[in-house]
Amino acid sequence: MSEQERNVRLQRLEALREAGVDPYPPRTGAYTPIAEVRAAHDEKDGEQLESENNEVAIVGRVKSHRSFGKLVFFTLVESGVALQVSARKSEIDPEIFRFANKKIDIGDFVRVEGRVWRTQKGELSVDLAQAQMLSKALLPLPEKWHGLQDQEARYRQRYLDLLSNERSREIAILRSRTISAVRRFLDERDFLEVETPVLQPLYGGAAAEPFVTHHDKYDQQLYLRISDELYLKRLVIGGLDRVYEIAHNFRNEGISHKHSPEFTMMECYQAFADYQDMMDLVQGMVRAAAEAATGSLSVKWGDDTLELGGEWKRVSMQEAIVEATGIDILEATTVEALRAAAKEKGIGAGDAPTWAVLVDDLFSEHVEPGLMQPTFITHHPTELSPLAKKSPDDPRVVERFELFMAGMELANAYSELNDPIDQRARFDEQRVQAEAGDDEAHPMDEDFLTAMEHGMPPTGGLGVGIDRVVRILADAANLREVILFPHLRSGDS
RNA sequence: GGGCCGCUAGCUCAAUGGCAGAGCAGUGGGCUUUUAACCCAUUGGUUGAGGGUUCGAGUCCCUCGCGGCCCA
Repeated sequence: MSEQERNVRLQRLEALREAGVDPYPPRTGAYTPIAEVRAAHDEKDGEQLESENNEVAIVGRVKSHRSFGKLVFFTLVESGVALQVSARKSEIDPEIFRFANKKIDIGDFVRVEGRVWRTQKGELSVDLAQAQMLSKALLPLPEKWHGLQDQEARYRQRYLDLLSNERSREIAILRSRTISAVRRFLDERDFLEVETPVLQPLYGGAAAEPFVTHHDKYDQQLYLRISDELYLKRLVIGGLDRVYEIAHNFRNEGISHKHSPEFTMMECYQAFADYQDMMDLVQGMVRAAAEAATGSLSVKWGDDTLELGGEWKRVSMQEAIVEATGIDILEATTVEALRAAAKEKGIGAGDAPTWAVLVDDLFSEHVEPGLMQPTFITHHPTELSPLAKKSPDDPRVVERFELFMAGMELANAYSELNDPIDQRARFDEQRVQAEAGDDEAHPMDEDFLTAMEHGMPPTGGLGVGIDRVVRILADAANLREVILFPHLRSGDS
């Protein structure tokens, strides 16, 4: 790395110190946000500004710098809004002009006082009378035309990406607005936001492999949560009838355009509700998020447009798989029978160890990619859903839905299983599946069963993949684009 | 995990196997209306790492690292 420019800047830093100026002062001093300055004066012409003689103080980061010898222009950016500063040698103290002309580098933070005016070219500007360094930058920012293009650098040094690529800044803001909207939506419906353990003695609530860690003082093996489901249900059992958490979960698996090992999931639970109520809830929630983030219920997704208005389609998993493949998963109810049925249709069945995994594979491969517009897939096989209540019409399937959009699963919801006898039986079945080779089978959780035996109300539960919702609302090609600091391999070499 | 592509100055990018370059940024000089300012001059390189082939490798071969795209 070139030390040249850094050394120049270090020399300027030292020069400031020698002149008795702190290059990193503790206080900024009074200032008016640039957005307010612009709002107040953008519409005024030069004559009006001249007559009003408005004195302002602004702060910001130096984005560009142009010197004409006796006249200097530079641009300050603060909170994403830019304003030009001019400095005229004939008008101000020579030392102050020298500071503006020679001491300021691109990337520095400065405070400027002066009059608001318009230049000959009509650019609203602050004509500098006083200036102070607020923070000296030692390293240069990316090039001004093309910004930071290198994908890897954009992820590893996201601060540079945010500074030089407007789109990255927009996505960060869009993500924040999305999460605020979700929180507001639930708060308005009397859900209580809670926090539950990230470090769990036993993982559960989803089908996934966990990260394993260790607490030294207690000599205890712990897992980073794959879900907060079982803790939120304990809270419902404890009388907190409506709870939610916007949680970071961790799954020890590969990375793709739709998977990240660390991701954000909103889970909420509502006593005395069921999966149908959760459909209404998630529909409203995603719409609220879309309105807040994009201002519209028609969301651009690549060459498609996702229509979030109207009633979203509802199809059972059985129907969806029949439609896509001709295979009836409720006719072929063993892994052997299902594999044979697939073979008959000329469809590869892979090496799925169990019927449940094979159903999941068939769905993921043949149905999911085609689910572009918002669609609820309902009534999953019971074996795939150990925490969901069985359907009263057919105990082979459960009261569950997953919401799909843009070929991705966005949400998952159940009428939560609250029968502790059945729950124990389901965990036992999971053990059988684990022994059959399913690495993602749900572990037995005695502590959770004890909680349920004390009495759990009928409950609707919902989980929403926040990163994926943001990705859709941002029309982003990759999940990493909507995660500020995505997981990468270590970069030292 | 597999296939393909990429990694060259702080940034964006060039360079038939034959002297490693440009623009921006930086430095010095000029310039009182620019906003991708302009003009003159100029600094800056372990070409991702390590081997190999060759008179000669950024370029060809091998191994590895990191990233991207596609597939599983």
